[in-house]
Amino acid sequence: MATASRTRRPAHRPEELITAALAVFGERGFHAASIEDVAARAGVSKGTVYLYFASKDDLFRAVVERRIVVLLEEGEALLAAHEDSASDLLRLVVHRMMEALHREDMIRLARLAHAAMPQFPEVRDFWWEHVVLRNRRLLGSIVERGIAQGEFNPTARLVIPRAIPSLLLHQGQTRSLFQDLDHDAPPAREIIDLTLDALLDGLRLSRDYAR
Amino acid sequence: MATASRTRRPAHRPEELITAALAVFGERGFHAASIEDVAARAGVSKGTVYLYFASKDDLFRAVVERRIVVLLEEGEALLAAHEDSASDLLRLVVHRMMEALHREDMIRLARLAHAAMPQFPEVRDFWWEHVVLRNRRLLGSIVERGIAQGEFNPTARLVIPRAIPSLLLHQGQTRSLFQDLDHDAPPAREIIDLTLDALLDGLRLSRDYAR
DNA sequence: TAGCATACTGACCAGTCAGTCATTAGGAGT
DNA sequence: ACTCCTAATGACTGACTGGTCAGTATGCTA
Repeated sequence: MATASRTRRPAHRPEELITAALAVFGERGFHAASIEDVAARAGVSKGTVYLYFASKDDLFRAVVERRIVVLLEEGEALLAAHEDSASDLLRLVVHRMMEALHREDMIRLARLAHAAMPQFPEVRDFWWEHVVLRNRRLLGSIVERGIAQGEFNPTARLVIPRAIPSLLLHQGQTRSLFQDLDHDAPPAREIIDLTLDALLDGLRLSRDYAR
Repeated sequence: MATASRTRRPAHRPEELITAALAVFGERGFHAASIEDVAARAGVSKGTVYLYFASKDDLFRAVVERRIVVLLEEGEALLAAHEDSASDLLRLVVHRMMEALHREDMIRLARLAHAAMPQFPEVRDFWWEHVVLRNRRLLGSIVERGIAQGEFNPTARLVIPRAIPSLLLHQGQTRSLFQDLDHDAPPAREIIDLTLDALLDGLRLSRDYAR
């Protein structure tokens, strides 16, 4: 009875293990998931996991870092490429974020990370720096452009960078958790668009004086 | 060596255990927290916990139910009592919700529940019915009143009941997780107020025609 | 094709914890 | 003071899992 082919592919293992870990942690939660589950999912034995990651914690940290960084780099590229009105750019960036957050594994990762942060200071620090702050900076840049062009009033500086991520992340969570119960839910895109329209309308420069 | 007074108080135990469990689960997370920790915190032995709750899961369910229901009953009372403009009532309710969500144990419970829902269908069903839906209904009633009085345009029906809870819950999470890193964060109240102002402004009936 | 570095394996260890149950003790009633 | 019901205890069990390591297989190199 030959073992189902014991291949050697050291270059691919870390990525395979991270993919498997994201799936297993996402399904079972960090604590409930066992390293053996992750190994099995990656088609590898338990010991192999410890060849590439120092501990279960270390593996988790790697999952968060490898899967989040990509998202943000993508978003920042848009800022540089776009020249139009800040409102349009904002809508574009929000849509991109929404799409990213609608991948079930991403929204689960966010959920996992939130739950884990109180227990894992390094994950928390990473999330703060590379998710929260980086996001705020991205949105902040767009707002500054909008203010300079006379599109937004100055309160947008406070509102946009904090409200938008909350809306997107929490809407994503609600959707992922209750999809099957929320029968007459309108498309996520519609909710986000209408909310963003209302917000932008309320933050227009003219509104400041109209009141 | 006498045991530190082995008192008998069957009437108070469940409540004491729920309080202890909320604290311990909140600090360590559901899986990492042991029943023995909870028992110790309540000044009781492990076996006693099983006198009142069938299992660890059951205890967790009880914590969620007992601590959340109270919040919502409080909120609904406001709706009945208030007669003024829908905008003012909305502001009032939002402030109350914000205060409730700023109690560290409440925001932790929300975090715990979110993390646990994929693994605990009963918690998920409870949360859907008694948190999400009930909240939407409450906010929905206010919106209807506002539309009837000519304060909001009809898109408010879609926007308010979904956007407000997301804003409040996620802002609360961010605050609780990153408080010590977010040095120049403005007061939570200011963020919420400005966002709500912008939203309501963008949802005013007149805006519908002004565009 | 023989030799060798090393990717990979899986049995094993040590620790943890949910849940049980035989025993102990508080205190109400008499 | 005695009885009795039952709240409370905590040692114990059985199952599980993170992490280790001695040994095995693979495939590159000469």
